Amino acid sequence: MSTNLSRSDAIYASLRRAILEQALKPGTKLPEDSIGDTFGVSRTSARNALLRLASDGLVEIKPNRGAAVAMPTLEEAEEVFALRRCLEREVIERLCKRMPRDGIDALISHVREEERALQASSPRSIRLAGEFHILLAELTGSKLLIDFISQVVSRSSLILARFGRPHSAECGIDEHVQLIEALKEQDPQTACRIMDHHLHAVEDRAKTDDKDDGPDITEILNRYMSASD
Amino acid sequence: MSTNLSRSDAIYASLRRAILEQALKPGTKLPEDSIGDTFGVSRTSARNALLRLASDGLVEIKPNRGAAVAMPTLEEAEEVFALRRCLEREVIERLCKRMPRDGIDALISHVREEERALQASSPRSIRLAGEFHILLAELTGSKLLIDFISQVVSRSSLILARFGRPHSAECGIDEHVQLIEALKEQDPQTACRIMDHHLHAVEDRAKTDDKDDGPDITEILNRYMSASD
DNA sequence: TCCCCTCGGATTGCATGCAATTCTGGCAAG
DNA sequence: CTTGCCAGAATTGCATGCAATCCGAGGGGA
Repeated sequence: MSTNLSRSDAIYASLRRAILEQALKPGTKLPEDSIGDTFGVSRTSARNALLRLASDGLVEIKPNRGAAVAMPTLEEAEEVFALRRCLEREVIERLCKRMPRDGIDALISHVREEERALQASSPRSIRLAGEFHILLAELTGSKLLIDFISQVVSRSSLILARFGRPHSAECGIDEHVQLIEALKEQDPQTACRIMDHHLHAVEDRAKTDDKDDGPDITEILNRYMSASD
Repeated sequence: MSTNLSRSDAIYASLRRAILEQALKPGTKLPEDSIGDTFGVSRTSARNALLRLASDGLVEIKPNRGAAVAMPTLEEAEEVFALRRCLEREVIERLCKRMPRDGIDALISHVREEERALQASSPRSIRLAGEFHILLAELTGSKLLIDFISQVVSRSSLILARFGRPHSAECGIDEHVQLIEALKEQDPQTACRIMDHHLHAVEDRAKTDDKDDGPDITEILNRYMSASD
């Protein structure tokens, strides 16, 4: 029971976290060798992790040329946010119809954690901001919806990492709070409006300018080896 | 240039087609060895293909127990169709706003092919019925949307294979035609209505009866394992 | 100067071998 | 007849070796 994580699972989780917390920036190359070495496993395991990340859209694999953290284009960014609006609206509608028993509490406690991480200037805050939306999806109970939302949220993080301003962490915690209020009142109109506004804010932040890539991954990866949260 | 298909790509494509055409039925075991042998490659390639199919939701991989064609539950079926309605509505709205130049022609010619396959009683007709919806998504031009639609459509095929009647191939080609008409007229109301009807027809067909093979006790027992009531 | 071609380095694609894990059948005990 | 258990079979998880592929640098010819 304790070791339900195979090695490639561990690598997958670590890499994912590193990317979502923007420690690994878009464009960074991810050679199987380096990853295998830093994690103390063979290329095979690293490879599997990379394959899964690729199917999540977090890394791009070009045949015989290796893997790299995905660099979404502006067009793809548009697509992601458009679809994200569609999906998040669905989430809100469902939650206004039926919110699970301790749903509101869970949301509130998540926002508290966001605030703590933000005050501590922890990189976790970036990831937590995204996970708020994933938590919303989880409250609907639909595995598939969770899956899809996770994908668009992850890709959004990537987009912010590529195009956003450096400190885009303060991703509208206020708006998260307002959204919770509207959900509590079962007011889909308001909730959708807030969500749209929230997403537009994120999207706009993405359109500032383009910064370029960076260095050496082993140093970064060492910080993400432990599977802790 | 001609061979842009790596071996695992080829296996992936073949298995996918076999599953979507219901040649491989839900629950069928897919050992790496057999696949590798039948395709004349090693387990490694087969494994990669299976991993990708798993992330598409077409096969389920249990650690140390191997892969098998996924057996969606009725609950998952509900989730799939609910989300599918959401996504297909988005597709229709976009296509009513902006339909690419040769879009209508492409749709019509696809339906023609569906009819041909149906008359020939080819198993292709099953897959083509699904691919009609994927073609719709392609006309929106959004890669991500294509991706998501492909997933729900694939899973729908699987659901029909598991729960549907044997000859569920005649999946409303009429409705496909009507839908094309509504799209040509840029009438999202009608188009959505047809689509909803179409999907409900498919969904209902799924709920006829459960021609299951091995009723699974473990599934039930798992719910009673942890709670000590 | 510019272009093409070839060569070397780096990295993946794939095959295979071995250990770990899980399932299955049969046998003994209650 | 049912229950517990152990050995063998089947299958995966992972490591490693080798060949294929791609990119970039440098030399020769126009």
